[in-house]
Amino acid sequence: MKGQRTRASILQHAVDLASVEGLEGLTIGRLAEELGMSKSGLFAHFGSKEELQLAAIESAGQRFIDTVMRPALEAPRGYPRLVAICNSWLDYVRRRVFPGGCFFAAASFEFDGRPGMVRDAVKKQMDDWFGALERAIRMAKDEGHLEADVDPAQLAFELNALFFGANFAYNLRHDEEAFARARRAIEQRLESVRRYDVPPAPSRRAAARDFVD
Amino acid sequence: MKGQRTRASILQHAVDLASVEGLEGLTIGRLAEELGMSKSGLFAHFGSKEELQLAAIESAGQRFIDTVMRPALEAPRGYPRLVAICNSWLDYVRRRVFPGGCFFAAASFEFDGRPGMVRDAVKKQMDDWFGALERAIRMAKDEGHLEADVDPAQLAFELNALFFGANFAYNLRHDEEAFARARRAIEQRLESVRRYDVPPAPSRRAAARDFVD
DNA sequence: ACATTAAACGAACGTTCGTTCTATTCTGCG
DNA sequence: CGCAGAATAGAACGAACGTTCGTTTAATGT
Repeated sequence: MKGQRTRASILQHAVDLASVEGLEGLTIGRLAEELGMSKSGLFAHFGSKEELQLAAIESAGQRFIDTVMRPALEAPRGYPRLVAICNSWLDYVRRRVFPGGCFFAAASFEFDGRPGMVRDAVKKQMDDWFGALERAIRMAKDEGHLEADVDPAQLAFELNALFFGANFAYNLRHDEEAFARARRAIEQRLESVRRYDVPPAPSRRAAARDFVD
Repeated sequence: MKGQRTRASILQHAVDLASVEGLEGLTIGRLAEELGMSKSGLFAHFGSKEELQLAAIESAGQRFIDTVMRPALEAPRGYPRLVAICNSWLDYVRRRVFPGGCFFAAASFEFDGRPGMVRDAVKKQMDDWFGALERAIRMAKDEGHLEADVDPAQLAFELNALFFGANFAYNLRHDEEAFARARRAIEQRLESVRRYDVPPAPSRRAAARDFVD
């Protein structure tokens, strides 16, 4: 019972720390010190560093779903939801949901060249993320909000690239315009494949209004 | 004299190793072992790990210039050169100029959340890279190859995002279509701001022909 | 309240980290 | 050839790493 609670609070800190120092730079000693507990006591919750890393990835994934995807999924399916996901993603970096920037962008570039279970777990999270993104795009097509010849995988690739690009420009280069640039690019890209002659549906808004701050 | 040579060969290995393990995961003991020399002998060339990291960044920057920028700068200035840079960049990842993918993408995401000289050095490399990219875009504008209202910083942001996105998709997700996707997106983006009524210049080619494999 | 189980501790393990010495070997120049 | 100086090796340092152990504290169920 109590173990569950401490484990959860350990993971919260672990995820925050890893987003700054990296999953490999995440160290048991430092984590224990910051939490005011012993190395061995903390260690017992996981059994190995790798298990801690895997649990941290899982926890970060949950936080991402809660703070980025869940709110965006409340927007009506189709074009509005797709735009909501984009805005939600950019906001998630600006709001510093992870103090070191996007946890998964960092983890991806840290483990993209090494084998192992950690790398596999990171890859799975990204596959899931792309799956969700492509699903939102496909829905927008099905709703008749996007041109029929749109390739969901292609568009998801481009949107994700712009997200990561914004994360990079904001965190490393301290480019305050990073989000404005990303939003501009995303809006232009989405508008280029948007259908306005929605077959049976009524509701429609001015394009730029979707991209609120 | 001899020191210069060994130092250079150390840095070659260091850069390769760091592109896989990260600049922090780059360890003096392992590097020395792989090179068949003693830790202390290797260490003496740099004086500290941070100096080794800084030298590795410098060396990686030189390799990038030699293998990516220099060849592309032989294309005629303007639109062709801009396209050449894009193709050269994508090729640089596919050819595995750095065995762990783009050295600077990895370093950027590793150090984007920490202070220090290493982070500053990475940032400087990226600033230089963006400077070169924006310069190529501005030249294309000056040559009358791009619309006059093109914002070089905005376009550079988008191109870089697509580059990093391709690097990510290829190395982590093993997406064989990553380069095709990036090229498609880049071509579409560049075509959208391309001018065909070049004022005084004669030479012109079919758009898609620039994007050769 | 007490017995049982879970949770956290503190000390120590062997290893590797970056770093500092001193001693030895090699190299290039007069 | 010989000698100065550079280059490398080797041993050792304290600190931190992940991990294991036996013990003590705290929570739980009855």
